[in-house]
Amino acid sequence: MASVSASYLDGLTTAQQAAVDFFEGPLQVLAGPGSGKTRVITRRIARLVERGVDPASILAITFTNRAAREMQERVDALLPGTRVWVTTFHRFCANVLRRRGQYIGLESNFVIFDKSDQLQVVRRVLGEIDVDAIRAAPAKIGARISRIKNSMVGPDEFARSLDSYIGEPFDQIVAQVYPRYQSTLLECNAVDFDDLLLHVVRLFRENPDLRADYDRWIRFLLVDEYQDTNAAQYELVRALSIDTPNVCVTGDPDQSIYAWRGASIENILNFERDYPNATLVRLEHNFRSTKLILKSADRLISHNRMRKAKSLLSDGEDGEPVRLLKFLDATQEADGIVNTIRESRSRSGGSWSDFAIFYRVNSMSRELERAFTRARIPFQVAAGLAFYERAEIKDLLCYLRLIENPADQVAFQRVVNKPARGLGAATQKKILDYAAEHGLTPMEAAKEGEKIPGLSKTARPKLRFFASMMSGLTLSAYGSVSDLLKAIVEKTFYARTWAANPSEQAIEKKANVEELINAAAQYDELNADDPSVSGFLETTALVNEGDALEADAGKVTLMTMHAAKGLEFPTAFVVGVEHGLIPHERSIKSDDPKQLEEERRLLFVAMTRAMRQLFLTTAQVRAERGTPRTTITSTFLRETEFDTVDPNDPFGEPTQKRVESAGPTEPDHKQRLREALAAGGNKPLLTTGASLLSGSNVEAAIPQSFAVGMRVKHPQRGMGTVTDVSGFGKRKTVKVQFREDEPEQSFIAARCPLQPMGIQ
DNA sequence: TGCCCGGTCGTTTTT
DNA sequence: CGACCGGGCA
Repeated sequence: MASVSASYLDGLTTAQQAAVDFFEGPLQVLAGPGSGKTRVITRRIARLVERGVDPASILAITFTNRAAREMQERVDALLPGTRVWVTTFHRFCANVLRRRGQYIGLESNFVIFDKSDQLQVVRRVLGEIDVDAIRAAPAKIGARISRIKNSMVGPDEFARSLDSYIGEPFDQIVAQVYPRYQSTLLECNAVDFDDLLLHVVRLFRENPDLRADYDRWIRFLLVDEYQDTNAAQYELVRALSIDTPNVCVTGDPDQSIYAWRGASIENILNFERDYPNATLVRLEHNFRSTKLILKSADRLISHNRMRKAKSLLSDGEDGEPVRLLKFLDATQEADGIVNTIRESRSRSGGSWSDFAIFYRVNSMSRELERAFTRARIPFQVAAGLAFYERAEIKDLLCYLRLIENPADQVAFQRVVNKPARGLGAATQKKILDYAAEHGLTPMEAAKEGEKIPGLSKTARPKLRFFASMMSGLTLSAYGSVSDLLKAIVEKTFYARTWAANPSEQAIEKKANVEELINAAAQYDELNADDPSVSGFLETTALVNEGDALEADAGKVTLMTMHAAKGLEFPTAFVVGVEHGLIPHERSIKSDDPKQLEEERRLLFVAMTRAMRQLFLTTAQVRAERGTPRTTITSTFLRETEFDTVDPNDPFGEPTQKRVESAGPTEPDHKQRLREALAAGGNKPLLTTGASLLSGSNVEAAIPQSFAVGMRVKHPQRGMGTVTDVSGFGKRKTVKVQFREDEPEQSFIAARCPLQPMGIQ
């Protein structure tokens, strides 16, 4: 045994070995950035199995799909063929609810509502209750409800908490909306993201036997990123580790950046209080960054007061100093970054995917995107409208939802008149009212169309047609989700309008629909043993656009500082290190030291993504909602260590050694600054993305470049030939012929799995 | 029913 | 500046 087990401890530090080899009882692993945390967790799992623990009794929970997938892959590599359950909090909860949701009034085919569905429900509820005159933004109410739910406060409790003081008018509205929002979801046999967690917590609270079953079943629980758990996740972890308290949490308080979303850093700080006999292991050895990068990051984070002291050690070389690049405005900043990347690549080789750029707010990506497009450097942005939120995709998913779960009012309303079939708002209201009155689902009501009072003569047959069409669309009739989807598109004449006039948009939509069918086919293949519509819907509801980011796509990666957590890049840029951006204005205004510390942690997270080279940038003028403003450098810059260098010679000698400049000094500099401000600010070379993209020779800049006649490979369809390329930028579309006897298929160039195989 | 215009609003968002 | 919503109109 000992000789075999040694393999899982090979090449690890003493601390890592301690965590891997620890057997039963609560274990807390404080893992600094780049300290090999995933490696430790996966090896720990392997070691447990090696000790004879049944793999089926081990559950590893992460926050993101990306983390789960990575962990799963690495466990598979260590233990080929073993079935350890690696999943996300939300998927785990969805699984529990599918089995046991009846206890709290959910059928096993419940659907998961996303933000836009949530918004629809809030809107509806606002319409029902007579909120006089006060205009409350539905999105804000939804966000507030989510926050309240994250802190595990129910509708009654929230209303009661308001009684104790004269609540703000906004919260008074929320108190009215919240209970109706919840009951509407239940009526729809639906849950939102927060419910997934809350319902399970409630389930375990109210059914101690059920909780105990799961607790016993999950003999070893491993929780990743514990510092980001919210109240519900915290209670869930506790509930699963009472009878068998073999719980291993890993995390880093210094990387807690989601408090604003309800995560409480106290969970990790209080672990030893919650589990008094807990063992603590600190992973302080950093394998990622050079000494100088670590030193700068460490100096920054040491300014946080509320903190468990932790060191960052590195055996690595000193490396290059952190460099500050100061630009006049955002356009020059973006171009300067592009040039720096170019130069760095030509100096030391490497791929475009070695570079990443982090910014505080999404809106800052635009200027960078333009610069990269101008420079024809391939890049990817981790943001944007998620695929599954696009109108045409959402429509088809709502058809699936309604087929699977006829109680889904939101899906019914979205789909009943799409494409337009003469069942407008007035008719819909009559149907839904009738349904509510008779305790029917919207689909049942639609089938009883004849009995609905007040329905117009013209609407009746149309409703009858809709109902009968829908009853023919079932999974059993078509066998697979992808075939069912194809049938929906056909039977509903969904694509009719686009087939008529193949506009740019129509082609894009068509390609998106085909992409969705591809995704369904993939699901069918993976779940051939037990395909279900709810299964497919769950995968679509719980994925994220960021999951599609390719790790090694030969593209520069652009993302928010939040999205950067967990990743690493040889060279990283942190853009706009300015007062008001990082720390963000809202955090400054809040005057809450906790929020300021979270901002500091955010910058810490961003900085520690860099392996070999870290650049910070500022612009002296930055347009804020159109109006250019002179910026002030971030207070955080004074808390760290860097060289200020000439942005035109980023690898040259520092102009000021490790001292933050008080501002522009030379008259020449001042003059240029004044000009930049006077010129209506930093008017970009090209005003809009659209005008840029309509430029004649931009096409080649598109990351995925295809040409007519090119041979391409599709993971499912195999080899094909490009027959047409149209559109620009994100909308660029390619048509591919796979087989001569089949119609060509359209794809969105930027997100299709087509691999160019050369021109023939 | 669907389009267009004008007013409003504005961090981050693992799921 | 730019995205989005609601109202008004064809």
